[in-house]
Amino acid sequence: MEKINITLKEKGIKPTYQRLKVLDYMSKNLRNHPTVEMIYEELAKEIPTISLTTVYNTLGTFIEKGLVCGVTITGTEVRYDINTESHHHFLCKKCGDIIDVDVPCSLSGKKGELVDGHKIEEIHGYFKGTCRSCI
Amino acid sequence: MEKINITLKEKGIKPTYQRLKVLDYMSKNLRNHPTVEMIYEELAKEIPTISLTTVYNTLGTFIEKGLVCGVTITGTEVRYDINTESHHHFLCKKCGDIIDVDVPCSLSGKKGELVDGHKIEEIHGYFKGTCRSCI
DNA sequence: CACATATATTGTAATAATTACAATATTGCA
DNA sequence: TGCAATATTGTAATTATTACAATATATGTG
Repeated sequence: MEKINITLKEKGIKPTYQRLKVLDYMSKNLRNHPTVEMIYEELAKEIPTISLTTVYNTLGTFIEKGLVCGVTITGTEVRYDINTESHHHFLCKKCGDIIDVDVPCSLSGKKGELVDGHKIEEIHGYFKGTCRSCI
Repeated sequence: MEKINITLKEKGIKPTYQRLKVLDYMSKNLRNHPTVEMIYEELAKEIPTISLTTVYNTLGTFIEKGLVCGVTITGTEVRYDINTESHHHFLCKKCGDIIDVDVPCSLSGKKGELVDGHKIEEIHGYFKGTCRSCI
């Protein structure tokens, strides 16, 4: 938990209790790609007064400071990912899980470069289908 | 317009006036990746009685039958694409435009195959950044 | 330590995209 | 033409997210 405190300070984010808890949750649920709702529900067990707005605000701050990133591939909600390295995802149409996949891909590693004259800041790749557990 | 009629029949979709018009719009706006709202606004000029629900229903049917596909990369709304061939996109953070990009990419051409044991049905890749016109 | 100021949290209300649903209209076939 | 199936429309409900104002907390200065 002290590690998380330090991470926040390093990024210039005031380490409040709520922020610590959100980042702690993200760190412990590396492969979850949770929604705001999932984080809120879980934290509310420990912090009954926490508000949904705070979770939104916190994640907004984290994204700004590059601590997490938003994954917008379901079409209905934003999922959050503490792994900010450019990597690819698999979205299961049956269970809704988002899973990291490790594919060598020429899309990777081009930040700052151009495609067709457009300046690249982020690179995203994902598959949709049926995940291993749902087949 | 007759061509569009035939396309609908081939796909087993009853070619109603509204559906013809939606598909016609999509065909004439190949590079737009429009929202439901954009399609609705435009068609409402010619068909004042058309309803937003019809546009949603129509696009839903088109997606089911493989006539168009949904592009869910902005995080706020679904954009529609009449190009159903697997290809990649560029989302401009300034103007919001979605532009097709032609990148050779190992993500392509793997439908039916597996990644990490997950069965692939769709492959998507996109960049975010500043488009050519906004630089 | 106390106070002032800035910043964060909370709760509620507003907005935006989408879906549900029931009434009406249209289509295609016997 | 008439009937059954399907499509369209309008409205209301739902879901995710944002706006905003009041309250609470944290930080820096004397």
